Amino acid sequence: MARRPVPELPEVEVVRRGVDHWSVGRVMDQVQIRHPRAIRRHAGGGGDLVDRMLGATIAATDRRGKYFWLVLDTRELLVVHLGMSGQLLVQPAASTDEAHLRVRLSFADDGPELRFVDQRTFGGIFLDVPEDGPASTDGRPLPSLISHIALDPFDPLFNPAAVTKAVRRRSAPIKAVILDQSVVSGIGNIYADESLWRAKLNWAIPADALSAPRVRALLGHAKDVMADSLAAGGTSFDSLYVNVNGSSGHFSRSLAVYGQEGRPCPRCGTPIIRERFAGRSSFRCPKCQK
DNA sequence: AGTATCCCCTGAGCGC
DNA sequence: TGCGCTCAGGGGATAC
Repeated sequence: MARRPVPELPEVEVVRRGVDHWSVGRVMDQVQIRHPRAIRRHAGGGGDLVDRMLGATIAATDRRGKYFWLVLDTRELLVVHLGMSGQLLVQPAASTDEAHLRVRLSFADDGPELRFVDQRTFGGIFLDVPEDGPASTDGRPLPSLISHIALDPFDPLFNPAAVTKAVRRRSAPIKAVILDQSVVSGIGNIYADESLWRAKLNWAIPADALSAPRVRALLGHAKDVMADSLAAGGTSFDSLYVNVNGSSGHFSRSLAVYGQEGRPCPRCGTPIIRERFAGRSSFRCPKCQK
């Protein structure tokens, strides 16, 4: 089985759409917690989580960056982060449990379950209340625990000029800044490298050494590269993932630099190099991104 | 307050 | 065959 890349914004959005399609309007009548680590961010613990979810109807879904959530008719929000290896699967109630099933949500209609499956348990779900006050965007409820997460480039309220300013106030390497979810959300290691390649920028350049137009262009590339992935249906799910129409999702990836060490740069043919940065791999073209 | 570092976790891949 | 090491990395916590 091919390794699934870590879910970033496009993959999370694909999951949100699938979950929205399958679960809005349905009433939860069973919640089974199979691994405590999956709900570690729920303040009240497992019993409280179950008590508050039972009988609730899923009214809507929303997303910011790599977090998404189900809006319940109780006004509470069931927040999901897929972490490194998480999936939220839509599965027939009778189907065999996955090896890494962490939480099962069953519905009163006995239709398909939502299953939170996560091999490495970096992901999780928790119930939260909407943040009060002006930080809520456009009247859309925002979970209080993720109020520190910045708008992502697809949010109608995303302001490229303001984010450009915020980026240019930082002295850290540009890659660290666009990975910082409190500056701009949704970008992970893969799309950071792809965006920097499109913008012809070296990841190590201090953010405050870049002109505003360069930063603005980089943010545009980040949105473009994620939009391309979204159009292709996301890139993170292998044949185990059952998506919106019940068919398996398997998406071909066309990445210019990420994971392409030694292969020719699609722009100039120079072999792509891999470097270590903050304990992670970074890929770049040594000629295009000096 | 911004920045750097550590830690959480499991399974694949690889050298010996 | 098996053992131990490295790697994958989001993001919260912590120290400076």
